[in-house]
Amino acid sequence: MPRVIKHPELRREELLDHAQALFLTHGYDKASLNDVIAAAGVSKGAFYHYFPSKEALLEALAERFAKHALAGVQDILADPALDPLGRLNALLAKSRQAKIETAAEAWALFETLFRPENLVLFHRINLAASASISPHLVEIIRQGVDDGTFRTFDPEGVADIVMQFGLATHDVIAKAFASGTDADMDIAIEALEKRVRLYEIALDRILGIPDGSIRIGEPGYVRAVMTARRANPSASGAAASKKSR
Amino acid sequence: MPRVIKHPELRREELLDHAQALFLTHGYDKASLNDVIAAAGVSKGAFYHYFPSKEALLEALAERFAKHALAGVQDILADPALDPLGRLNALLAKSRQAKIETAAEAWALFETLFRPENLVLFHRINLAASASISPHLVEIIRQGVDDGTFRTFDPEGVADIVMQFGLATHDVIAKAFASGTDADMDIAIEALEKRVRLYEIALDRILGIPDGSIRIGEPGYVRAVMTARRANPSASGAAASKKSR
DNA sequence: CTATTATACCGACCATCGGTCTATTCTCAA
DNA sequence: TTGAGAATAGACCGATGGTCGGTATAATAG
Repeated sequence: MPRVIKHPELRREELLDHAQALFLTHGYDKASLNDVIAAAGVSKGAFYHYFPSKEALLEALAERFAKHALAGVQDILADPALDPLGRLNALLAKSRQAKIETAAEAWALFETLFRPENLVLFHRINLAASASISPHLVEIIRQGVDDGTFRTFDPEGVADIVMQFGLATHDVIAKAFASGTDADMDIAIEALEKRVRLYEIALDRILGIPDGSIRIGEPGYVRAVMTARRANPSASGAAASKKSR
Repeated sequence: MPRVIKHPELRREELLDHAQALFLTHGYDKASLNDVIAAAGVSKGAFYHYFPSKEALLEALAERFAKHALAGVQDILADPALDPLGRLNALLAKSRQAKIETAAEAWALFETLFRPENLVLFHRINLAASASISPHLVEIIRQGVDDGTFRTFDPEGVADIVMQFGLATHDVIAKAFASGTDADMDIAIEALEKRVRLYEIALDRILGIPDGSIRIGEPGYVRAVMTARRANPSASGAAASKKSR
């Protein structure tokens, strides 16, 4: 193979891009390192120059997702015009939106992320996102408890429950996505929408505030995001060669 | 090796036993098939006579856990003396107890199940248990909604949240278990106990019933189970040979 | 008590995996 | 111009999950 030298950061991002595409389409376990380097058009030596292991690749991928998920959160935290409830709502909306949209950079990715074999990857992403967002969430809840807006004895616990909701939806969507037909898509969307409503109310009640106080996203939000993505599948990245496995 | 022929069901159970011990001590990924068959004193051919793949072994293991978790639930469902709340409490207590005690058949198993590398195994078990218990949970909640005891528009969603709680505890415990010292153990137990209290109240509020109505286990229950196990480590199963890896 | 078939089991073998290592080529500062 | 180090290639390695042809035992029939 001819030797091509690129800017290190570019190459690293390229590797991450191809890894993301392959992990999402085949799952972390089934997508082999050889597949990744083949897709990226790079030798093994080059790969191990950038990453110490395949596991590290997964980690880096999760971090990249998390970093994206955290973007913009600072503004919300600093906004003096927001009370605890407003701040919580804004953070939740931001977090959920960032997670969905990051994961759904292309429709194909979004669809495959919810396949059962991607549970590990999804969990990693969720964990990484939680790690970066959770402390802020705890702080906001604590503020709300202090000024009497919220009513709970365990802010960390509530934050965990909130972050957990993302994971809970995985099975719901995975099930409905199973066949991939339009009808099943509709079912999936409805189920997810309903589930979001329940999470909002659950959170309201856990925090001891009136039903409807928490708004993760407007009704129809899930459908809007998902159908928009579907209409515009955009670039899916690597043209992974078909294999029989 | 001399050929030993055993009753098929016995051999299958034996394989599951050794797989359970090894998966829990080394994690699903790190415990190789060769380790399992070596521990069971069986050839590769024999193993593949009983299971189509290593993955199937994990599946079968999860099912066995789930089956155990479901034991006794029938009595609760049939008991005419219980109202929806009582039934829900009984089922929750049963479910959680069964899960903890099944997983904790020996202290060592309990401790290792919460190691990060066992997340997949834990998730499988949780999923399998959910699949068998969840329908009953939904039915009970629905009964409660019908007779006005509970207040929710999405019984399946609530059931999912309930089953999700088990998964949420994994990270909490895993973190505190990290070092393995007595002090960290105490922290883990306290954290878990506090978390259980929160889940109870969260469930109360989600269902629109007074705080304290739901009882997953008495205060001190977690500590009782865990310290009891510790004092009596019992049989850990296969004497897996040390390896450096 | 044989003969036959079905089942339980063995272990050598295989492709592939993640990972290592040495050699080569490129870049760029001195 | 040169030399050090970064970037890349690809042959190679042990281990892994899985396959396959064969063998021993159990079950059944005659």
